[in-house]
Amino acid sequence: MADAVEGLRPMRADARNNRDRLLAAAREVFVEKGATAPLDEIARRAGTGIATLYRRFPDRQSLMRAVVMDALLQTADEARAAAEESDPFAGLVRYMHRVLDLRTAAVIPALMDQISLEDEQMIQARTAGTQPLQDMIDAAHRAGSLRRDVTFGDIGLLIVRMSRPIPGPFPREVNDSLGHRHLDIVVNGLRPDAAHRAKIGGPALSLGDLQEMSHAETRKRG
Amino acid sequence: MADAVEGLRPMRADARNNRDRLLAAAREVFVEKGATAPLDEIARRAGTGIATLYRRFPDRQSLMRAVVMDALLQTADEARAAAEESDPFAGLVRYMHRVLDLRTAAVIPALMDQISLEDEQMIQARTAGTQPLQDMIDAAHRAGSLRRDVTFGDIGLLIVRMSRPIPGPFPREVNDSLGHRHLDIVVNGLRPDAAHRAKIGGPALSLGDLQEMSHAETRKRG
DNA sequence: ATTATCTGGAGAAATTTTCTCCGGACCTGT
DNA sequence: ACAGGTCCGGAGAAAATTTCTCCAGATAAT
Repeated sequence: MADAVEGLRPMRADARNNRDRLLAAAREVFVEKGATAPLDEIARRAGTGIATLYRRFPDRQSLMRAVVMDALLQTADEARAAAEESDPFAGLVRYMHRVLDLRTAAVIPALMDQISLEDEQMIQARTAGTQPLQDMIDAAHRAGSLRRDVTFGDIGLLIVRMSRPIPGPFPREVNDSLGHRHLDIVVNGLRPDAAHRAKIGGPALSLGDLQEMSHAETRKRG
Repeated sequence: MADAVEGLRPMRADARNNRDRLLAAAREVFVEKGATAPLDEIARRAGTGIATLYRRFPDRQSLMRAVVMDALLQTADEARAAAEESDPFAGLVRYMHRVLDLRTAAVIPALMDQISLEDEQMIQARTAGTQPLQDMIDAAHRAGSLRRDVTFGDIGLLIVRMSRPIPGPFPREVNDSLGHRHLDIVVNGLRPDAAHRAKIGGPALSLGDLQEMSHAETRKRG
């Protein structure tokens, strides 16, 4: 959760712990319900009282800002690490799967038009992530392992699409597993040729599986 | 909007027109804001008063049901039409792009766990769409034009992923265009080999474009 | 052990959303 | 063109949801 403490003196251990839980819960809830999700659900999921949330983040704005900053920093870490790989396409793929797990690519767009990304701190956090990613893309283009007509925006937004949970009857673990599986398919489509065709991971879903799930959901409610 | 009139005697022209506008607006709003979107926004976007909405659809449930039924029927029409094509993979691609335009694949999952899909009428509407799609997939598998490990669930859920608008600073037309572009990439990934590689359509987005857009959005609010 | 710091939940206040009522407008028949 | 029934829109009361504060008690650090 990075160590972005705001105060000057070190926080007490329990306070720090609660802050981290709140940020993690907020990321999940914002991803699932959008930027207007009720704050008390975030507190509940973090296992704290609502007052603890308000104490740490005086208003919604400040919570959203912290969530985005946290997400940007984690994403930047992954980008830097992935850029170390010798094969740039492999680095790209690793980056995409990791970011999918972090859900940073789902939460950032969800909050993006609610907060300003223009101050110094934000710009720096953004650049820290975008630069290594752009470098990997350029390198993959040069190496001929990435389709020339695939751009930075495509990579970024495809991760967003794979990251957002599909609403409906899917349990969270199924949703996650499908995200990676579909990312595998996308990755395949990013290749300029068939030479590197990879296996698509995770369990596949048949028509029957889908129907069974939606039926189970109906029964649960009924 | 199909001609699913519920009453026994034919509706008056203005009433019928308003009903159609409401259904179309509801589809858009539910896609953008989810199943709990305020109903008066739907009325506003349809250009009718809120009372007209309540008159036609006594409660949220009944509106959601009508939206889903409408979407299922339109989807089934597309599936049947696409299944006519001689090349099953081409049919699949056409189907996916058309469904993307209709936004049916975005609205159905959004409402899916709010309404029952189990009554006779719903089951029939569902089957009408799933059967031709399953047939196309099977035919493409036999023809060797679709990866063997890609299933019904993959196709359906990938359309859902491409259909949902990306939240953030993207104008609607950009969002739509990117949906088709990314679907092109996905389609490429569905191929078993490079023989049929297609061009990826629509304008690409660079890192600079993305930054400019989010900046413009910030300014608009600021 | 002491003390400064942190916690949780109850509940008042504010905001948002739902849903009804009815005067008046608008189609459709003749 | 007119009569008759059908349909419309918006105001606003009622209900539901969400925000945000207060403070007695619990907890961590020295």
